[in-house]
Amino acid sequence: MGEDKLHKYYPHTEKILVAVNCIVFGFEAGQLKLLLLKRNIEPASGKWAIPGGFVNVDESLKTAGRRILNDLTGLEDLYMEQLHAYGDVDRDPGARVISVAFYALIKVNEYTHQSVEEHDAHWIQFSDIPDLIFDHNDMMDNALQHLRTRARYQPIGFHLLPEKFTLPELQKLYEALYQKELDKRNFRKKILSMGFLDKLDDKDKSSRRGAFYYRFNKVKYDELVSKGFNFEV
Amino acid sequence: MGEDKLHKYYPHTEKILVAVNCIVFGFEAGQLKLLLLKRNIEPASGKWAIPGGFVNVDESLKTAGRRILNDLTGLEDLYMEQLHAYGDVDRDPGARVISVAFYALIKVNEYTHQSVEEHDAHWIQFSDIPDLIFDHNDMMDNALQHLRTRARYQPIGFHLLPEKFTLPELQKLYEALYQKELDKRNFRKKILSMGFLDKLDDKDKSSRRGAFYYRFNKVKYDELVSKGFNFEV
DNA sequence: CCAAAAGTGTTATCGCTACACCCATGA
DNA sequence: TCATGGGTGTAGCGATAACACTTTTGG
Repeated sequence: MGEDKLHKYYPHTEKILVAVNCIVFGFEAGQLKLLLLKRNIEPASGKWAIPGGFVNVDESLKTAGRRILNDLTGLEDLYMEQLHAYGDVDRDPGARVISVAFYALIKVNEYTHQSVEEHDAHWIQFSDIPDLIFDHNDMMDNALQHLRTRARYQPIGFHLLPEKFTLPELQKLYEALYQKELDKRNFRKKILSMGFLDKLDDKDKSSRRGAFYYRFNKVKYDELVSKGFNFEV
Repeated sequence: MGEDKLHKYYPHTEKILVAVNCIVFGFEAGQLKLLLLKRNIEPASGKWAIPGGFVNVDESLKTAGRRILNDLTGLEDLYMEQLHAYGDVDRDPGARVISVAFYALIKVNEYTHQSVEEHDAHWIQFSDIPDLIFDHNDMMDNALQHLRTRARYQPIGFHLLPEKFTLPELQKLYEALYQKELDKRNFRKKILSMGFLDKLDDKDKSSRRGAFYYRFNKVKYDELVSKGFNFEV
């Protein structure tokens, strides 16, 4: 993909810096959290920012997003989805930069905690989100909005939980998302009636009685979807 | 926004061509239609394409989208929404180009027909969509999908109809969108019960009996939304 | 007067919501 | 034994879906 081709086909067109930002959600201790970085380049060095970086000419947007997330968390194959392109002329005071935002959901665990801290990144819970640089607060608001909408129609909540999780945990996740308490019986009835959760034999013993573990069964879920099923919480 | 700033803050970063494409929907004679152009530049000159163009460094993505649509249709203040950024490395064989797609809804009438034809653009109905260049068929599929989802929760269908429309027309629009016949009585009951359609005194006399005109009342709609109302067809 | 499209209500079913008590266990 | 959180069923209500006939009027 050289300059020759470029000049041949699209002469006199101006190129622009393209970045990606990744809005990364995690769920831990009943709290929804966002992964933030202290920016270490100018302009706005030292301020809080959503992780991001520039897109190289030889990589796709999604590849760039994965590269950035992998650098930060050490994880591959994250659940990642494109959100929106931010393109106001003056959004970045350093230059004309268009940024494509992705949001990602990760299962927080010890390994990711370590990797994240090595990069001086932090999990911040939603009640404590500081002022962010540029239009990053908008990005975060949009991402949260999107996550809420999405979680209602697709079982993406499972990307935020470990492989094995309990129904009370799953319920707490939805309660954190919607900032609203849900009825235990109705929640269980609905989620179990969908038929894509497998009950396991062992229990999470962090409570007295212990709660049974469940596992998301993607095969069953896909079957249902292909039969015209619509997940809705 | 000069090269100085750029070099100062983000040296050694590669710039990329950024385009926008506009997926324009119209509704005419009971049919959902898409606005397509025969491309007149290389590569792929002469092939069908979704209207688009490059983003200038001194305009936002949305401004670029409006400029392109205005050139084509002569219309300003169209309903326009960003869809997705397409960023595969080889999506455009002419160069590395990232394209941000918007979709737009327009009220087709004589004026727009004239303007569209002057630009050698065409309204193509969905059953007749040809092969498009690059990833433009994907763009179209995504846009249609998005329109369908959106129309179920927001009254955006009204952007496709004239100011005054009849209930049978509105119903035909939804039937075209969902490729499914709807029950007249249930449709009317539901849409009227929402309370944001004003019945007018005159009728559309293109049928024997004639159907009363209605008008979308945005004030009432916004009131309802602010009271936590949720439109759903 | 007839063809064609507009307009109008009722009933059965399903899904959602609200609600209270027993169970298992570690301390 | 008791405090804590896990687990279970039912009844009422509102929304949706199915369904057929009358009205208007131009030709």
